[in-house]
Amino acid sequence: MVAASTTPPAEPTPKRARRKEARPGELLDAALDLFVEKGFSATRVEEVAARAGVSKGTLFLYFQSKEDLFKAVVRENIANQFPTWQAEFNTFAGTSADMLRYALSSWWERIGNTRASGITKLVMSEAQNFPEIAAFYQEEVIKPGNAMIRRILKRGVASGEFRTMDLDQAIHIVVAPMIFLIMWKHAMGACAASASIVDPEQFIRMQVDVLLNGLNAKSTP
Amino acid sequence: MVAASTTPPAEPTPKRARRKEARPGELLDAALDLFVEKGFSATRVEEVAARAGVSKGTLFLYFQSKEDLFKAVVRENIANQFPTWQAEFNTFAGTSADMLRYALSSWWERIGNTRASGITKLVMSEAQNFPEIAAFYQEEVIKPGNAMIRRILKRGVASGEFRTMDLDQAIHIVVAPMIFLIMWKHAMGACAASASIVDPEQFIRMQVDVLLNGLNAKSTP
Amino acid sequence: MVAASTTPPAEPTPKRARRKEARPGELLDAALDLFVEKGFSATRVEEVAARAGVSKGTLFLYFQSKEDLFKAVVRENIANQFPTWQAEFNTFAGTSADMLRYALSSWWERIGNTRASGITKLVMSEAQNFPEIAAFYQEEVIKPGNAMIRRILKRGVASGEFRTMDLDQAIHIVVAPMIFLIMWKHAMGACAASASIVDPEQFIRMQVDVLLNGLNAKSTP
Amino acid sequence: MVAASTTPPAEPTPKRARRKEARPGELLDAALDLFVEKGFSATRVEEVAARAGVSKGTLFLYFQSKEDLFKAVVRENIANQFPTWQAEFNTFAGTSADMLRYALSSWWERIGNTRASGITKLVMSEAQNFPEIAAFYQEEVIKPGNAMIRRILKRGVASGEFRTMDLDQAIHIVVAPMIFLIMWKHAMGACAASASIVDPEQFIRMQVDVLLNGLNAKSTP
DNA sequence: TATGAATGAGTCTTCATTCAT
DNA sequence: TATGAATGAAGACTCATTCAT
Repeated sequence: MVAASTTPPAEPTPKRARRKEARPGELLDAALDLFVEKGFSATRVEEVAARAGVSKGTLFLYFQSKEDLFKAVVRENIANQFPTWQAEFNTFAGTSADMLRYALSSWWERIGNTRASGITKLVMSEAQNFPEIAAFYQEEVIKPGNAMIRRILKRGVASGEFRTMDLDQAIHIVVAPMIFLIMWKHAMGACAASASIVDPEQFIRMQVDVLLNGLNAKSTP
Repeated sequence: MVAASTTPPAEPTPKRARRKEARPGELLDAALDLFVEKGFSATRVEEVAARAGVSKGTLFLYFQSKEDLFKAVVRENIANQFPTWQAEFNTFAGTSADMLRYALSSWWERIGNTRASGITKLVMSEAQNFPEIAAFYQEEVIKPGNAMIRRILKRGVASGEFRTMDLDQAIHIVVAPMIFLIMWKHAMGACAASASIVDPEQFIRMQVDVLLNGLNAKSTP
Repeated sequence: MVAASTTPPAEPTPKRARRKEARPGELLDAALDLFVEKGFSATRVEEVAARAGVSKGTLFLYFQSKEDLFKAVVRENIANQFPTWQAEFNTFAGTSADMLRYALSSWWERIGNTRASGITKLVMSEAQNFPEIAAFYQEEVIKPGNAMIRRILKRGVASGEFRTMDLDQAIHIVVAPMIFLIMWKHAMGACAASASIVDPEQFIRMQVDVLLNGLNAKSTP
Repeated sequence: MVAASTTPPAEPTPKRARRKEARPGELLDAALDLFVEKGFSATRVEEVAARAGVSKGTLFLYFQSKEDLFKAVVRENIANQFPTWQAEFNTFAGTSADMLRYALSSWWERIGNTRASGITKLVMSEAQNFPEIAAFYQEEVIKPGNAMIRRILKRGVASGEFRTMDLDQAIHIVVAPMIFLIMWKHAMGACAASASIVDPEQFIRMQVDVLLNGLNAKSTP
């Protein structure tokens, strides 16, 4: 699950450092789960250690502090699946509408509906207290993600499918529902009142439809 | 309450009494600042009291608990807006498209662009750890907010302006951009990379446009 | 209820002091109730004041501190009914067994089963923290009370009804069940398990019987 | 648990480990002292910790809460005695009168005359404010204690030594003098007036004698 | 005399962090 | 490297007491 397998094996990292990176894998894994579940301050390092099967003291052997652990968790879990996606879009054959539809629904499958969305939630929740992490996330996730969306929109405009638009602002129109889904799932999902239940797949279908056709009666889908 | 007739009319309210009336407001104001800046659990009641210029004990004279204080902040800054809104919508004369446009832009003016939006961010960030707050927010903010949006959509469908739709799901389509704006402002705003700058007013205009007409070239606004 | 009526009216107390003594009657009354119900430290002065219908500040006008209030409560409520009793015993005509029986059951009626027993409970509970009060109680209540019991026992021994005994120790044998009843009523009564329910009247009857005849089979009542 | 074979046999247990085992006992001992001296609510956990030579936090390593600590003190000092007593009574050979005599005097030796009796006083003094403690005490001390007394009485009735009686009420007749002794010792003992000195051993002897034979002249011992 | 707003020391409990073993 | 006992600072909340009015 963790990106450890993606690190090039030939990297000439000093042995001790590499061990240090390999060993705390379980710690990072446990920490991710707990940070996502409880947030930063409500997560107790002892629980992280326990879930990783080591003692509290051991955790501090690998991470100087709880903050340090938090940063490592975010770094470790960011920016792993963009390459795959890029490749898919490079060879995408259908219309740009299909491409947008595909982008959003596969985002849900690969990110929104997996533990990865927890990282986004985590970062957004704690960004104020960890500006470096926010900047890091901006660079590693938001920037490439936005670039991908921009590419789709640009393709559609170029092909005459989409109307001309300010691409950089339009990106946010596409991103908004994803942010919404993530926050809903991780924040209010547990205590949803009757009228507020969100069905993500239906929501995305409807969202794409609205993005392409609007709510107006005249624009028949 | 005090024997005003015996005191000189130039200074009708004794200091103590005036303070007593002013206290809750001052505390609420200080609390809003700090809750928005640091989140719920990281905000110390003593700091709120200090910022309001009183001692820790005094705060508990006016609010039973930290949670109680928070609820009062929510009521003061968000829940109190709904009656005004309701009244405006009751007499709204224009099209439903105008109504939707108005709803989103006045939301931005009254909530999104004020300190109050920080409260929503806070709730989403910490809802997991404070179920009672989450439930309270559901009841006092989300429910009436959703009801208002639903009303607009229903009106548009009834008048034939909007196509028929699953109203309860469509609500979320409208809510999503607001959540996005809030999270952007309070979470990632501080460290916006070049390509990610969001202009809220432009974003909302575009969002309404897309909601009404979609991105497709055929549905010209 | 309070001993205010027993103070000689001719007493040349300075007027202001007398008002001070008369006014806080309601305070003392409320305090007695609450101290008995909750003990010293769990009783809040604000609650005492509220029950007496005055403000917290007013209470401190009459009593320097909570401790001061406590001492006044105990002093005010001690040693009020001994004179009546003494008179009754002076003219008692029956056997000494009857006299003992009468003493215990009338004790239950006049003390044990009234609010007065709460004072005893109170004093015993807090004696460690208020040695002066313990000494005071010793002198004003225990001493005269013991004297009365001693008198009964002595009468019985003299008449040949009771066997000879160490009177000063025998006193405690008679006192013990009264202490027990008080502590039971005020301490464990509320949460009595099935097997531990005490019926005071039955208990006293049985106790007198045992005092007079023992548990042995041979000593038929 | 530690690799004892690698350490010199002269010092088989490392300091830390030895402390770990000793801690609870030291804390319990300190707690007993302070609880008896000051009562439950007036005892500060920090003071208990300090007296045991550890920090406040350490106490909470061994006991979940102040109440938990108190319960442990009760178990250690009172409840633990019951099995021994049970065993003794199981093999007791003498008369039931002897058994009763033995019960009361050994109670004095093991409880009444030790610090443990302070616990009973404390419970009676503070039961109202700590219902959970009262219930716990009922269950762990009063119930088994009463059962033991009941057993003795029942044995005596069965053997024809004692007259038939309502056993459940008779229990209280036996308990009363113990409660009296405890309250005397811990509440009024410090300031005993001349006529009120209680000699516990003599008191118990006399009490047993009265229980068995009454005060009447006819029932000669 | 009476009020009640304000104070701030005091108390339990949590938890990141250290360090002897 | 690994442990886990020990620490102590921190934080919400209470309540006796004060004092301006």
